[in-house]
Amino acid sequence: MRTVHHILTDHQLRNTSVRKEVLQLFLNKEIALSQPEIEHELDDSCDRVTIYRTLATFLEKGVIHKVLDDQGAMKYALCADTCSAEVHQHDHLHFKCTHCGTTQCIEEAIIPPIQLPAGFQLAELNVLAQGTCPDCGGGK
Amino acid sequence: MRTVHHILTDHQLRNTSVRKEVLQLFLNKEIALSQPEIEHELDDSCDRVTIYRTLATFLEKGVIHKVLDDQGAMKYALCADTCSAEVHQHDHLHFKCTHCGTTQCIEEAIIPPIQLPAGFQLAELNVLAQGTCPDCGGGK
DNA sequence: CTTTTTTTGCAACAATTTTGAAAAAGTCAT
DNA sequence: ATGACTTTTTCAAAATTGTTGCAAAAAAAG
Ligand SMILES: [Zn+2]
Ligand SMILES: [Zn+2]
Ligand SMILES: [Zn+2]
Ligand SMILES: [Zn+2]
Repeated sequence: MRTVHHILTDHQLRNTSVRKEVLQLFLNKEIALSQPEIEHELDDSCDRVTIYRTLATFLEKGVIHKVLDDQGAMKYALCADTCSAEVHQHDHLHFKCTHCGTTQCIEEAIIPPIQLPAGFQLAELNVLAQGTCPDCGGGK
Repeated sequence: MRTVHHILTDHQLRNTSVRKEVLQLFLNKEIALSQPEIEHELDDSCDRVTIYRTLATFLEKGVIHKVLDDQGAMKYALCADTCSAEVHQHDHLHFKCTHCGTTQCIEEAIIPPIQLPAGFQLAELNVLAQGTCPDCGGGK
């Protein structure tokens, strides 16, 4: 089982209370979170600036990855344990429920290779799928 | 040929100078633009707030569509002439060049159907491809 | 426990986006 | 063309969001 302490030390990060809180939040929620959401969830127990810096550090060290959002507010989600500062590989898609508003990583969905016109060199692909999730009646 | 006047009246919009300027910009550039870019291109000839509201109106009426960006700054691009306030169909992908920073709609690329896990109902798909464009040596 | 290094919180700042309301401009029927 | 009517633009102000420098606090190392 992945404990916050374990994850932090694995990524050469100090075990501070803010980092443990933020990381625990990602582990509990299992969804993508934006900075304002994190700030709200932690009930203003720590400074806004600290959250910005924590997210920046986590991004850099491969603890979390960016999740695009259609409302412009960048979200973040936990990386797989294979991610590090050097290797940051993500080939999964993100699903945002238009009903409940939550976004989650879908590791199961396979993104087929996309054929680009001549001259375009593909380096990275970001897919945001939107619709209704199982909890919101997608399966009714 | 699509003139700005034509496009505006087709979407039940008044032909005002700001709307014509912004629309002409999209027609000329043929790339996705963010609000700050538009403001800069128009050389502060009109108020910042007006651009925000113009973009909101264009979005609503199906003149432009959102283009996701990895830096969080939302961009916008012209819709096909088939888009309206009611129907807003987009199945193309967006390509952002990591070298020159421009983003463009790639109508030619076909996005294969993606298989989602049970319970997920797909309504819309947003694909942001990143790499180098032909102009920046993608074809060297 | 002491030293060293890193992180946090605060304050101030800058930039971005939103809102309200009056002035200006566009539309339409004389 | 003119005036009534509606929509759009502008300006001022607020709210939100993101950044930077630095001193205090906390974590790791010895
Ligand atoms: Zn990662
Ligand atoms: Zn993800
Ligand atoms: Zn459209
Ligand atoms: Zn597009």
